[in-house]
This record gives sequence, structure tokens and C-alpha cells, in this order.
Amino acid sequence: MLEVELGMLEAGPKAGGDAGGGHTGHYGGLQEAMQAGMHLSRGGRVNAPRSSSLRAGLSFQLLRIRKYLQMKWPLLDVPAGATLKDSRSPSPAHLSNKVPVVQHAHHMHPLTPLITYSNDHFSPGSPPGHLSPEIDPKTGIPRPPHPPELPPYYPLSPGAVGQIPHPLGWLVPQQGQPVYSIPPGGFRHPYPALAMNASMSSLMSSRFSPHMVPPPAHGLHPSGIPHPTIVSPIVKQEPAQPSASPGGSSKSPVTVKKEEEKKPHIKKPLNAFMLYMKEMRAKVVAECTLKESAAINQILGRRWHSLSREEQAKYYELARKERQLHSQLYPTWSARDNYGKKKKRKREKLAQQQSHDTESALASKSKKPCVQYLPAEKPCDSPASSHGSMLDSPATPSAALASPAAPAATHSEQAQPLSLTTKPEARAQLAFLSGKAASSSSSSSSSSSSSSSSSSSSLGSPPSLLSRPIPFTSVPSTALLSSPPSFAPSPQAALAVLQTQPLSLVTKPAD
DNA sequence: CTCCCTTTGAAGGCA
DNA sequence: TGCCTTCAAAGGGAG
Repeated sequence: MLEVELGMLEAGPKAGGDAGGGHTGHYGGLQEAMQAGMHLSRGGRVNAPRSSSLRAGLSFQLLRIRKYLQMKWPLLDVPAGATLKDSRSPSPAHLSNKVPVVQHAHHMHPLTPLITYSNDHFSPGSPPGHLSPEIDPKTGIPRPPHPPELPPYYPLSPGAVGQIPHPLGWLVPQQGQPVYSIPPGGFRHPYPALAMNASMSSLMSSRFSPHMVPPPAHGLHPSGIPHPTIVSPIVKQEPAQPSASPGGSSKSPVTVKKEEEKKPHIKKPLNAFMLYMKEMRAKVVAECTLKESAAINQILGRRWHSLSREEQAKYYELARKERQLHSQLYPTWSARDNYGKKKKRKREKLAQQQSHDTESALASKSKKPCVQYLPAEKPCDSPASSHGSMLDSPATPSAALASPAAPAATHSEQAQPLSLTTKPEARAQLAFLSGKAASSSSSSSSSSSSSSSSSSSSLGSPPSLLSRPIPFTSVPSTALLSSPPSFAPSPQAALAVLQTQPLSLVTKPAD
């Protein structure tokens, strides 16, 4: 076992810097936009397509978006003259014509739309059906077009807001990464279904694609605005689909299956932590050369816990809005729709393998891939090993109630997996970052390990009984924001361990 | 090419 | 009701 003492790591952040400064983020849509006819000048400037028809189409779409935004966020200023080329923030920081390959500076208000709108360009008109007062098919509760609890802007403190992407990041062109960003790799990413609607998805991500808008396809929201969470399972384009006869009453199971697969994949709305990760990942990546998401996620997990109550609350609020918006966009969608799909693939594959070779299947089952990021801890070299018994106080007690969905229980088992089995240098960086994060928090670190909520058997630490947060919906926000419970201080022994062996990292046994 | 890893939170499934 | 499982993102690594 190789141990790396964090304390020995004196090196500063490798990649220097302020993540907000301008490291490159990922943006697959750029390629797409270029392919689609966008003109990318040397500075990364994206110009609207030269084709007038394309421009006209885009303008139309822009109008629709604008209209939607007006309904959604009436306070948004939508100048009449907004054009595609205007679709950048007016602020000096945004004057750059660069495509948002660069993550937005965190000092910038992410809610600031890059397109400045004015609502005199179009009349308010009647809101789309999904925003009109209607009866929720599920709950039977009438849904107001714009409930009072859904303010035009998130009620976040100015400073706090600065790091949160617009909840409609997928919709509102902005410098930062949208909540539903377009991953690299063009349209292998989340919205292949919208490939034909690339203009929209690109538009909404402040990437302009001249793809003209085809008639609304499935996956297109009634408002005409596709949501990035829609992902068509169809990746390969099938040249002709004669089987898809409209009147096909007698559909073979295969056909049914095909059509089933054709249904757009609407992704789950991101939860608070996911939103946080999305925003902070780049920062962490910038601070180190670490790229492995698993390791980065560990860092982010710890940072998440070290966030202050207010900071976390921002993300919970944001997530709540996301869910709300998601439910408005897809009233009939349920998480159930996506349930078991990934596993299905796995099972199918496994089944295939099994049918092919039972023994190999067994082997594959028993094979435990590569790296264990959170192996069983050494008995006492890390607080993480104290698992459930260590119901210490959260690093920042207030953070325990940072949000409705982040009850004390969650924080009582703050994840501080200190033993990591990644590459040595990665581990070192991780250790450094973790320590940094920990030290940055007011009192961090008397924490126990958190076993992941599911399938943690391979992690070596038993699942905590307190691992499940109180469902957000089940707790009134007022109550949740009330005074935090008084936790007994964390075991001093554990604290001592932390102090003496902060963040020791353990590698895999080197065979 | 696909899955795994890792994190937290939300939600579905099941007893 | 409570526990367990799955899925969201991300990208390198492994098969």
C-alpha cells in the first residue's frame, strides 16, 4: 500500500488558476455549428449563417424563444432589435465574440442573458398550452402559468447567483455552460433527436446553427422549444423506414420495440448536486490536471459538503426550479420512463454474453473493473473507516440544513472518502484539492465516509442508515430552513485521526 | 463502442 | 413507510 500524505503536498494548483478565468470547457455544439454553416473566425467568433433563409429561420426561432422567455421570465429585457449576432451579453465581459467554449467568469451573473431582449418585439400573446393554467394530468392540480413561487428570477443573492448557470441555460444563450449542455462530440450528445432541430438546441445554448427548423417532431415541446433533456435513442440514421406505416395496426413486437426505441429520451432534471458539479467541474479541472471524472466527482462531493448553507441552498433552489420547469415541459414524463434503461442495456449485454459463453459471462460478472475509487478503508487511518458510527457534526453545522433536500442526516455522514485508488499523481492532486477544499471551509472535516446510497457493497463501507435525505417535497421549506439541530461534536478521536493523517490516500495493492 | 468509476439527490419499485 | 435501486453529468480508463 502506498500512502500519500496530503500534508506533504505543498504544490499549488497546477493549472493555475482561476477557473473562471477561461479554461476551455467542452462544447461539442461548436463543431456542429460550424458544420451547419456557422462561420467561425479566428478568434472563435461565430457569425450567423450567411444564407438569408437560414437567418430568417433562425430569427423566427429566436422570436419563439424570446416569446417563451418573456412568458417565463417577464423581467427579461428583450430588445426588439435582438438578432443572432446580438446574442451575446452586452456587458464588457461578454463582448467577446467567442463561442462559449470558455466557461463564463464566475463573477458574472449567469442569469444575465447573452441576448438582450425587449418585449416590444412581439406581443405577449397567450402562453403555450403547457404554461397555461391547466390540470396536471398526474396530480390533478391546476398549474398556473407562472406560479408565484416561481419568480422570474431566482431569488438568489447577487454574489451567490454569480456561479449558477441560468436554470434555462439550455434555453437562454449565455456565456456559461447551460444546465443542459451539449457535450463534446457533436450529436452523439444529449440531443440527437434534435439534430434536425439543431438550430434550436444550438440556439438555446447560445450556439447558432443554421439548421432550419423542421416541423415539430416528437420530443418537441408544445411550445415549440425542444428541451435539451430530450434525447432520441436513435443514433444511427436509418435511411428508410417503410415499416413505420402510420396505419400499421398489426405491429410486430419488433416494430413496437423499434417505435419504443424511437421515443425521445427525456432526461431527468438535474438535482442540486448535479448542477453544482456541472458548474464547478471545470473549475476543479482547471485547478489541477486531473481529468478523471470519478476523482473529480469525489472532490466535488467533498466541496459540496463544505459549502455553506446559503451556497447549497442556491443549488437546491435551482434544482427545484429545474424540476418544476421540467414537469411543465413534460407533464407526462416520469422518472419511471428512464428507469431501468441503462441497466437494461447492461443486462442485455450480459445476457448476450451469457448466451454466447456462460462461463465468460460469469467471469465478466465477477470481474470487478479496474479501479476502486473508494476501497475499504484501512481500519483506522481515515475517518472514512469509521462509517456509520461516526455521526459527527457536519463541517458547517448550518450546512446541514443548507437545503430542504439536504437534511442533517445527509451531512452527518459527510462524504470524505480519503482513501482513493487512482493514479498516484491523480491521487496527490485529489488529496491536495480535497485538503484545500476542506481547509477552505470553516471547520471542515470531521466527517465520516459516505457510502454511496446504492450498490455500495463494492465500496467496502456499509451503507449508512442515514444516507437518505428527507425528500424535498415532504418538508416545508420554511421548516427546513429553520434552526439546525444541534449535533454533538464529532468524535475527537476521529478528529485526531484527521489532524494527524489528513487525507491519506491509499492505492490499490500493487499485486 | 460501451461500460465503469465516482459523487449527491430525486424518484420509482418493492416488501 | 422505509429501504433499495436507478438515473441524472462527466470524461478517462478498461474491456
